[in-house]
Amino acid sequence: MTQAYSTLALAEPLQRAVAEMGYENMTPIQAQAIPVVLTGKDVMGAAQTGTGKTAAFALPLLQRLLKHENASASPARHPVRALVLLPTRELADQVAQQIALYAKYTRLRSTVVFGGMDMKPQTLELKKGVEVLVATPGRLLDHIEAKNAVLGQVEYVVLDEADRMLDIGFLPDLQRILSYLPKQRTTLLFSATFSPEIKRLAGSYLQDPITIEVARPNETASTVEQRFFSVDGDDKRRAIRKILKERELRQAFIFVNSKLGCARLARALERDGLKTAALHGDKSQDERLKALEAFKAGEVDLLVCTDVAARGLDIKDVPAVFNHDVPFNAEDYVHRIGRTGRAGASGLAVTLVAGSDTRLVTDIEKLIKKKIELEPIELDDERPRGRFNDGQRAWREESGGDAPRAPARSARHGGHRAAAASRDPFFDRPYEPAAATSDKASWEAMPRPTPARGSISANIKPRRKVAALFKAPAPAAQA
DNA sequence: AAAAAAC
Repeated sequence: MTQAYSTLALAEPLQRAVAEMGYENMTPIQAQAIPVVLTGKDVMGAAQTGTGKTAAFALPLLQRLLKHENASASPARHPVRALVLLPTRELADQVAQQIALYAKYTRLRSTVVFGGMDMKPQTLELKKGVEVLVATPGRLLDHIEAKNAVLGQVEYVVLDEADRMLDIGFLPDLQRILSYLPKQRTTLLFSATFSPEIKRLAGSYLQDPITIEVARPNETASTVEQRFFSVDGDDKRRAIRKILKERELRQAFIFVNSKLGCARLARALERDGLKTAALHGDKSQDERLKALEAFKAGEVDLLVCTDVAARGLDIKDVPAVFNHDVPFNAEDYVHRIGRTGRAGASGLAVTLVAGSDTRLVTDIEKLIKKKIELEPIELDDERPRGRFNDGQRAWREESGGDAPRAPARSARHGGHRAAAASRDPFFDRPYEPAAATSDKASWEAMPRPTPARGSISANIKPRRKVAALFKAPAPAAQA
């Protein structure tokens, strides 16, 4: 049943690269798609997240470029022969790196262009000539218009995350790009999700295509445990903290629906003492790449992100994904939770459902064709930090300055950042009023309390009573 | 109800 790469008729340089990367057996999508792509036919491919779609199109693509090397009698020495389009910059970067590794022992050149970065180095690479160009749509159009990229010799175009590339937000750019390509070409579409409408639309871009479906489209990976909890407002953050602790999760993606919500949640979790980075489209590209690298390197535990990170990102061993907000599109749910449970690993996906989200949950249920059980969640008691912080913010907005600082933590605890930075469970700290921070640097420099011996729940008051306390304005708000 | 992708 399982088929080894070595049984494929791939050129020696490709075989060598694959072997060096430690690949032995193909995944189902690879075993099915590679022979078909090798024929040069158009393909629409659907397979669950985390099952190796990039290799499924990239390896046979490179093979064809190698084998039909002299097919196009071109004046340029290295015309762009294959174009790979993706919906986010990080994904373009990732796929380009992967393709470069596969092509390492061949003479084929590849590069990537995306926005948020200087045009010049990209232009230089393009002028040198590349056979394989990986890109996001906006920046590619810039390069086309500047005549840096000439696409008249393209033989293959790949739309990765094809349903996203064909949706209304991307379609105009995509159509313009396609108008620069020869009509006679191979088109490859890959995604984990295809709605019936997008499938129909996709059909109009393909000629006599072969459809490859490994399992049902929109199916979630069986390696991901999916849980849905009923929880509202600030309790969501407490729920996240509780589950992180309970399940001893080392790291997690936390998805939110808006950029502002992303920045706010990241800040709040940071104040809770969790090592957090935020990733969304309003950040500079430098910050975006740094956030992702810090997460990959394990320097941050939580990556709070918008749907910019929902698709395709392949980070090894992410143990959990939280949906702090239920996504607006059910397809995005499938992609978000696909950041965990990859390559056969197990993963946990927790979705926090507010009262008004029931319709969105029904949409997800219909799409993934699985019954969803909405569970209650018992929250450990803890002083409502979120409310306190709201008070801080209110104070800042009113006065145009920062709220007064809480007394130095080191004075009360003798703690130090070094202690907090050791990998003791950061969840077991007693409640501390969050100090207002004027900037990142002073926050970083602030001494941290040592982890407490007892648990948060040692000091329990019934939740309702605590809530009642806050019917009166929070103390900090009156400063 | 949003995000993403160009400056």
